[in-house]
Amino acid sequence: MQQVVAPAFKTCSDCPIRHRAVCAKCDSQELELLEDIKYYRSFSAGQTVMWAGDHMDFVASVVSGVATLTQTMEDGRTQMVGLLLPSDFVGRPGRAEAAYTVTATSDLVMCCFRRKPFEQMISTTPHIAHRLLEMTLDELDAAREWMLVLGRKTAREKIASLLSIIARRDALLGLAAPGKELQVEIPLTREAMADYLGLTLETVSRQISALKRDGVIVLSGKRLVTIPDMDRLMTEAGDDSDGGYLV
Amino acid sequence: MQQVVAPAFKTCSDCPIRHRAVCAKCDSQELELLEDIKYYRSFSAGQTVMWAGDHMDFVASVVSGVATLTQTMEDGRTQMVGLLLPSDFVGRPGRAEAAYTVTATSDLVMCCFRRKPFEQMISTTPHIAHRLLEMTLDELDAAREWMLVLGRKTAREKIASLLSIIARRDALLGLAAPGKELQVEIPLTREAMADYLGLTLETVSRQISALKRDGVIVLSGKRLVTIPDMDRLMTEAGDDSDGGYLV
DNA sequence: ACTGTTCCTTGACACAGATCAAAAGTGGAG
DNA sequence: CTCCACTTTTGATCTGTGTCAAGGAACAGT
Repeated sequence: MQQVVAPAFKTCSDCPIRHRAVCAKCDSQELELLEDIKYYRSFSAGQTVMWAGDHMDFVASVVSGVATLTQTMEDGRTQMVGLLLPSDFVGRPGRAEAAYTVTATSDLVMCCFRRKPFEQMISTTPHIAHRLLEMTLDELDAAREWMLVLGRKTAREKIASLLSIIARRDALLGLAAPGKELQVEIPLTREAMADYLGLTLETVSRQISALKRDGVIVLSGKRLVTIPDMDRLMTEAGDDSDGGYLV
Repeated sequence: MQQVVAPAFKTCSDCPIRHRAVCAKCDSQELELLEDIKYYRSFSAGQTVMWAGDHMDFVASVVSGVATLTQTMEDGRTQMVGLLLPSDFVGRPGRAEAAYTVTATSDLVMCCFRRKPFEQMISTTPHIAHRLLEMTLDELDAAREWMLVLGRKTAREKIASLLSIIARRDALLGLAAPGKELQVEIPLTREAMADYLGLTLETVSRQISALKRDGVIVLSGKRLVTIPDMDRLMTEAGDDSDGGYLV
């Protein structure tokens, strides 16, 4: 691999393996190293990208759309273990077998990197290895935060937590400005929300209705949620707010 | 840092940052690189190693004993998000603030590495960076497996899942032989088990009694559990057994 | 041996959320 | 526009687990 390109990463040291289409800080040069091993794949809403146990010869990052990572028990109970939004990474270097089922919940474009050359690139390009470690640590933190939600929060708190996570994420991507009302689109059906939260879809629906009735959120259609008071939502989620939700 | 020692890692390429005291494959030479930045700390059962939010100037690996990673809500609800057994690693390179509270649940010895030099070593020693990435990915898989337990399993399945995870772990460390009866020590109080499983300690106690009554487990004292039939336990846990529990 | 402390077990009851069932929206295809 | 499939909402009832309460077992210190 041509290790020559390494300096180019300095222009965007914190996101070398994220696809430039989704990173405002990236210029068009920095992913040249990846150009020759990448290709795009599109999926339509509802399509399964890969099944748990499938042989997987690529890793990928989400360019646009939303996908979910789910685990399923033999009797059909399913738990979502991750939500893939634009710029998120999926796949495990060094392992050929997919651990989770990945499903597109909206029209989805992924940027795939052939696994073998990607692995090789990691070992020859410390910047990328380091960034990958950071992203994995972030995912681990997110997974552990979600363990608290799943294990200890009430249905209402779970819904509020999900909304606040999506809202925070939107804020991060610059889709929302601090100070003004937040409006977020929930990119999930009620059933998918239930699978994320460890609830049934009926309970999800009831709690959303309750939050609406209590003025915590305003619904425009089924998927579009306006949040008049983010601090209020954070309180409902059981988090100590601190206004730190724009981090 | 003296990068000269790198070849030494080849004798134990899969566990460079684990402490040699807990890795049968390691000889006494391979951790020389770490010698000058490490020190040991001991804790007694019940002692808190660090609080969430504390400034943390080291990362560490468990030499002996058991520790837990917990998250707590303002009203006192707590969720265990990780169990640290010998050879496990804790701490986040690149972040000074502890994300979780770490508590010793038995007498505990940790091998600490000062964070700054450790971080520097990561960037100059690809072997270690790579191994750290692998360990983090393993932890992420474990966290996600636990999300399924927390979100979708019944109390009885949760208990069985916890026992089978501890049993598998013991088997990995060579404390148990396949074919013969497994005997495992649960290194947790009923309350700690409850915090791990998202239950109350009363429910934990009841379900353990039920598993005992049904012959799935045999208790010797409060903490020592004999598992006459591992496949049976796996079925109770809701896992597809496959006999793959020795992996 | 006594006493206090901590951990564990068991019982009675309450309630959050699951389950079962039905109806009302919603949106795409023809 | 109408039809049909799918998603969502809402209601009635059931149940698994939480809550509250009491007592037992193990153990350390005096």
